[in-house]
Amino acid sequence: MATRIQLGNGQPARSPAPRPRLRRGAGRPTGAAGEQLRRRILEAASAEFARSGLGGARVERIAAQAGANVRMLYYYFSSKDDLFLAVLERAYATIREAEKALALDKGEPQEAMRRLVRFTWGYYFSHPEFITLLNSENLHQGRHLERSARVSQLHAPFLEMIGRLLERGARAGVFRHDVDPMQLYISISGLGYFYLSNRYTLSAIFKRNLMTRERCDVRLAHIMDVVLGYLRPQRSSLS
Amino acid sequence: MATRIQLGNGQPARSPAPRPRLRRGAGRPTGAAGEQLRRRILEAASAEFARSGLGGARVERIAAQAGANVRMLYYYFSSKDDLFLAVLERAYATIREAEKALALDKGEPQEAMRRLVRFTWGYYFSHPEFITLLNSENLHQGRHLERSARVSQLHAPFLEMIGRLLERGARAGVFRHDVDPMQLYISISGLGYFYLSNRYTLSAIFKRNLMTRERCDVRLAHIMDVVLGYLRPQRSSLS
Amino acid sequence: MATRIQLGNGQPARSPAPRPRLRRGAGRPTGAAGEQLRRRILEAASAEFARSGLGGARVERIAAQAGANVRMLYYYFSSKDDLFLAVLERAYATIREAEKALALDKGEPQEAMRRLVRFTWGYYFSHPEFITLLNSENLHQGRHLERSARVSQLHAPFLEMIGRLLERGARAGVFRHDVDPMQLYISISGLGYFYLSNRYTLSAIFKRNLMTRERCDVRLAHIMDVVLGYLRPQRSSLS
Amino acid sequence: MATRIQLGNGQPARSPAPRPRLRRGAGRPTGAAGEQLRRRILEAASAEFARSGLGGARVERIAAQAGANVRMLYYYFSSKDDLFLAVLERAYATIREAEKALALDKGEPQEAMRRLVRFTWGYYFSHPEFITLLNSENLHQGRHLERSARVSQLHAPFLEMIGRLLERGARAGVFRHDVDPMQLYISISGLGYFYLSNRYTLSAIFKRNLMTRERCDVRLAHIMDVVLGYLRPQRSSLS
DNA sequence: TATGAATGAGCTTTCATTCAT
DNA sequence: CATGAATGAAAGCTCATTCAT
Repeated sequence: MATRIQLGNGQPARSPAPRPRLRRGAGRPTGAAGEQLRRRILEAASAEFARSGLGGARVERIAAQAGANVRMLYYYFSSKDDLFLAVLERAYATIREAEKALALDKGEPQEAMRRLVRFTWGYYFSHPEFITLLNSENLHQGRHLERSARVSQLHAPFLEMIGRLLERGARAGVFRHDVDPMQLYISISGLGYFYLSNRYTLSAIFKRNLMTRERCDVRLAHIMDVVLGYLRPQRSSLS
Repeated sequence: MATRIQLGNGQPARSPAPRPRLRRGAGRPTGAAGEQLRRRILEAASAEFARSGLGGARVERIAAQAGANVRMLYYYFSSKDDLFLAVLERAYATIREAEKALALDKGEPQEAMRRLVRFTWGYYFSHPEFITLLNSENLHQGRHLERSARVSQLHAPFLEMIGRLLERGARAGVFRHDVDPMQLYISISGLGYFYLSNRYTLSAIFKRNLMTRERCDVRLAHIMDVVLGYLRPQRSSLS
Repeated sequence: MATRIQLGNGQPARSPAPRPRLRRGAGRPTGAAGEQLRRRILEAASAEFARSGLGGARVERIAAQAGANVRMLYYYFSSKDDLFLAVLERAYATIREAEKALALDKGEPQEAMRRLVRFTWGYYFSHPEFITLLNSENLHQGRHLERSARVSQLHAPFLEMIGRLLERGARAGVFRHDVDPMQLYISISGLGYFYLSNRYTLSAIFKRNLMTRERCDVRLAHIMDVVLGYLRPQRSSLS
Repeated sequence: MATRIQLGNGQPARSPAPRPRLRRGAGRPTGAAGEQLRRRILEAASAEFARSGLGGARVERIAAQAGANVRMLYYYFSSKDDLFLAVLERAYATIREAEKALALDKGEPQEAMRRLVRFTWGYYFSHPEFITLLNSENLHQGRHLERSARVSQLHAPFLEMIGRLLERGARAGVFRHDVDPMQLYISISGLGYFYLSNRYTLSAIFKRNLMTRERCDVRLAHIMDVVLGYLRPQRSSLS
């Protein structure tokens, strides 16, 4: 414990011969204590990225929020970008997991569809960080997600589930026959996402606060109307 | 040598966040030559903000792109934030101006509605910078738009125009009666905006490129179906 | 001059869409004041790189030594590597310039050769920073120099000059005929360079300080012997 | 939580530079398994120091390369500097050991000298890491070697061996009489070392790749010419 | 003998903005 | 109207080293 003088002749990684970065294998610690810190960092990052976007997020704030050293952030995740991807993957996994509980294969088709619409709106509503995360990723042209194998695997079964619901409804005569599951899901999402994501600009241009409890209920009702109205079997061709 | 406190941590963030000064109305009267440079800066800024967001945009790149000196940027616009607001205002003015040409008060209601839907999709499609701009402003919680008197004035007549169209259609028996103009407009926008804004994440999770010519046409047709399907007069209550 | 709070929503260059670095055109200021600071930085960098190598050099030390802000270093030279290259180029230009004054085309061939040998040793002796610079560049596998067009242009005339001297001597019967100018120059250099560059390790293993005035003179005399001994016309083949 | 002063600015630098502690002799006695790991670390370090220099080398990379934990590196060698010294010592021991096999005391003097020249060139040629190691140590002003008792012991017998060879040759009338063994050895080394150590800068300034098989052979022949040319008994004084 | 987790200092580079001319 | 020079603060990331087990 004596006073010690260190030379520590550091020299940043730029200069020497090009050598592969020592990637920590995406940082997989085994100890339980480590796992806990890793998760805290992930959660803090999620909040920070949501609040400020990828570029605006500060690694130091993330570390502080997680009660960790900045260095540890790089110990578990190798870079800010990798951390962002981890956050994204977790976010997608969470929502898709929650959707499984909807049991769309059960119950009356119209009622199941209402569950889906309500859930989707509700999820965006109570997870604004998910919206900001996606917007960030899109600003960056999907740069991170395109490296992720995990994420796309989550969605095939999800679309199939919606497809089965649409078929059930069509067979029961309550849904029209020509509906594409992906298009429908994008519509259900978009109807809520846009309202919530653009809450500030919409509130500004329409000069009213769109986020009051009442107006949000109105919005959900409207979305419900749009989706189910659209799904009604057609009497005659429209478009 | 004035005392200066810098936070330099950008982004909306912390609640008592000190707002950047938006010294509006400092619009210097400029000669014709100056006016031209001013516009070049505005255009360069538009592109840069669109590409990189507010935080990611670099004043130096904007100046370089405009063939100007960074100092000039500060001469015409007093700060990066003011410049961003100017860009935003111009973007809103442009789209609302274009919408006037739709003449929604004329022609068959359903056809007029189709024009609106088609235009809205087309505008987002061919002005991706508008989308990025709005996303940025929303990430920053509408901080800039909040100060703008100009923008909200643009939208009252616009909603009225849609309202008149809905009434015409309802009276003609081709539209349902319970439609709120703002909700409808938000829906029309959202159906296209979400698809285009989230093109990268959606393409990644659904493992297909959503931006091919064909898929975009499919999307527009779907939106058309949704909007007009929803507007069909109801036989029975749905929700 | 009031207290001012700035948000300055900075966001480092990493995140956004890949855009070309705004290279300042290798930084060419026109003002005289700027040119002066630029030179001071170059000189400070030369000393620092010499002392510590490329990797060990600290930009902050360079800036401080030059009486400048670190930021200015990046204003004039765009990166540490570019600065290193500038230093290298200047170093080569300086030695080659000095060599021109040797007037090898004049005087007796043996005497001219002695001038060259003496100069080369003397230059390395009194410019140890040149040695360290070259060693650094070689440690980095010539990464910087290979981007330089300027440097190689300096050397063609130099080799020609030596070639002419060798011919003169051969014709006069005092030099052997089979000498390659480049090989000879590398030998003249190496005989001095190695002694001076490796002064510490050689002193350590031979347990004597090789850098005393006397020993340095002895070394120069030895080199002279080796070079001129080698150049003596052959009576019979040797190798 | 001891008070700790870190300079962290590496490199030889400032004169009163606090020397890194070189706690020698802490050589832990280790079992056979441990000895093996120790050697693997030493070899990995040798490669890493050679590739990147002392400052550019990364302990983590060394450990990874050795298939060991960073902590183990500190267990066997107490610091990066100590490790570097160990590598240096091993390198010197290796080359001096190899030289013993030259049997310079046997055979015709000129032929023995040719063996020495050929060996020296060949060793540098096939051990580029030795060159980089020495350059690093010299950049650091021989800081490590200074402490080593082992190394200097290796060289006295080596110089004596060369001295005997020179005497043999002089007595036989094939070598001149005034040759200093150390100077000659430094010359033989320098003629090859400089060419190989500065391969990148020389290739750049002379615009040709000096490391082709053919050019290397040419260089060796040239060195041979220089050394034996110089050693030829003089007819008249030269310098 | 071995390992994962942790640390604090320091590195290069970048940024929005302003001064002096 | 226009420009080059200058600045302080901070950002992301990396380093050698040690603690706890």
